[in-house]
Amino acid sequence: MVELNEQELQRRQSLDELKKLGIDPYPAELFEINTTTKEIHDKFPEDNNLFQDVSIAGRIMQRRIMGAASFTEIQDETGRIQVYIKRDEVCPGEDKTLYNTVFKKLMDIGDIIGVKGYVFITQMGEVTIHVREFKLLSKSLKVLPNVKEKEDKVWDAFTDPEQRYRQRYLDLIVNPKVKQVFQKRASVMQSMRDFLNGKGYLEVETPVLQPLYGGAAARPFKTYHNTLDMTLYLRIANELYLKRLIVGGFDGVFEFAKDFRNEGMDRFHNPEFTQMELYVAYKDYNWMMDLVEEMVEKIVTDMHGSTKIKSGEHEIDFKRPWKRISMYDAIKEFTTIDLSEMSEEDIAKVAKEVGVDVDSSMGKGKLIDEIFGETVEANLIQPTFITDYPVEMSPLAKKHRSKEGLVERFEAICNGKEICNAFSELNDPIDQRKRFEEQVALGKRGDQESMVLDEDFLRALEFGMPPTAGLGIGIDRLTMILTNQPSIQDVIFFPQMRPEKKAEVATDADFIEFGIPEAWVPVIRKAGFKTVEDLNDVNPNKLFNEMGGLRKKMKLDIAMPTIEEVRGWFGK
RNA sequence: GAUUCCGUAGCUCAGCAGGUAGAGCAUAUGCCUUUUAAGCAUAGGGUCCUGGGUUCGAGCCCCAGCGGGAUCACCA
Repeated sequence: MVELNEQELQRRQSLDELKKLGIDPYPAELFEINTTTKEIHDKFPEDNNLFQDVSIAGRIMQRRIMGAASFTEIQDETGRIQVYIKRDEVCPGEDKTLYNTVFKKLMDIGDIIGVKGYVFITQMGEVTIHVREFKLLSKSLKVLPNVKEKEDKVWDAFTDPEQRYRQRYLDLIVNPKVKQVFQKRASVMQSMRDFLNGKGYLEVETPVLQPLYGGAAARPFKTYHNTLDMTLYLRIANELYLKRLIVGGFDGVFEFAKDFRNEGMDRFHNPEFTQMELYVAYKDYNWMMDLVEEMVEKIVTDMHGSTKIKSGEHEIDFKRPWKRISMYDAIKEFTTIDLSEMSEEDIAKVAKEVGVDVDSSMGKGKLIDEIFGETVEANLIQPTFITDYPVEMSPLAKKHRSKEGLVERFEAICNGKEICNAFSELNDPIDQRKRFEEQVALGKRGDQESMVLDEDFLRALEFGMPPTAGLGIGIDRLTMILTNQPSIQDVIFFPQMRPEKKAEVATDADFIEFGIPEAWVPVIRKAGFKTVEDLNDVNPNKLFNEMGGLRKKMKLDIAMPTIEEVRGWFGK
């Protein structure tokens, strides 16, 4: 039970009055819709004979009432349109209640209504629906943030990130551009799915709850299954399951997977995020680079009609082919240092020089990765493939066909961030076991993100997995770039946040139990008493005085209890 | 986790030497037959995030906490 503010109380009163007039503020039956605001705006100016019998619904976002005529703006999924309501038209007879009372007094910004009428253009030149009849479809009891906007100017924008993310519904109502971001996100996934289906790959689903977590270097969330009496982990990746399916004989499988990583949060990291992983048999990482280019280029073109997009102050062009450069060459290009022949010791020295915090848990691969992150990654704005990673940091990738100490792996970097990660998958079960064992050793050295050994996965490989190319592509990050959003929270509907703190509040019944007459409960709340304990701490005389003051202030028409009665409440 | 900034009306934000808490929009009431963020007039609306402290007196100063943003660290 939360205290209501003045405007919320007014709306509840309106609700009661509507019911008294026989109007159901939440009617059950459907309201037929035969067009959208967007369709009207698109087509009406071309052909004024259209839309002479529309039925449309939406949320009231703006009202301008002038005597016997009113202008209202309603908003549906596609946009807004002005609606003109004239008293004598919606109330043709003597009884003007529907207009004077129901529409003017009892309806508010935020209510959802359905209207029927015809489209015309006002003297001011605005496409408007002339209403023949209207119907309340849902009464709104809370006040919307009132954002005013005209063309590009916005007044009183609703921008507080906390409120926007916690109450995303509000954000979507008042910030139409937010809706577009999520529509684009859906189109990215749609476009990617179409592309993969077009190639004949099978969309599959694999477990989110896993007894062993694997396929990536990250700390997991841990949970527990009662019946099995065992620990389960929320997946950090689905890689090992998809490869089992390749062993099983599917030649191309993919999954849009929610993954969960128990790591820090910032504008690039949410504890749960979406990744598309793809595995294709009889291919290698060179082939996969071609596929990624082709796929992303298609997605961008589907979305923007061009391969170029704006991201922050940069323009990024996804047109094929993208630059391909090996990790060592990239580091050499940006630092002039050649790490390819250096020992772990020397590399650690270089790492310190470029500003990496080196500690004993870091192996050679990790050091190189850190140097790369420090010196190269942020400088890669145009899509670039970085290839051929050190074997130590890629325990699931196949050894390079010709370069000692490296694996056949690539990442695509764009706008200074990794957008995908792929390799020629390791299918040698003996080598895979050795790599896992090295990971276990790293874990003992203190690396909390090292991988664990998955015996069943090894058993699968021992039956034989075809040479396979694998890919993981981050949907959230890709969406951020393609929609030009600076934070991952802007491309996830409900980003993870701390729970909203709820003040301890006693119920009405608790107060009545205490002895407060029901009519006085709102007064007690108004006086700032949240719990019965708060009341116990107060001097009865002071409470009595406050009640009198508030009774006057709140203009309440209820009898004042005597001071003895008030004291009596505390006698128990 | 570290550093730093922020938290005032339904919304956006002011506020000062530490002295009765302000504006715009929204809301209510009255008037007005077509307005383009705002028709005119009047009115109501506040636990100034929470809890302590300093003070005659705290929205403001001090301490602690809660929530959020930004940057950094880890990770995608």
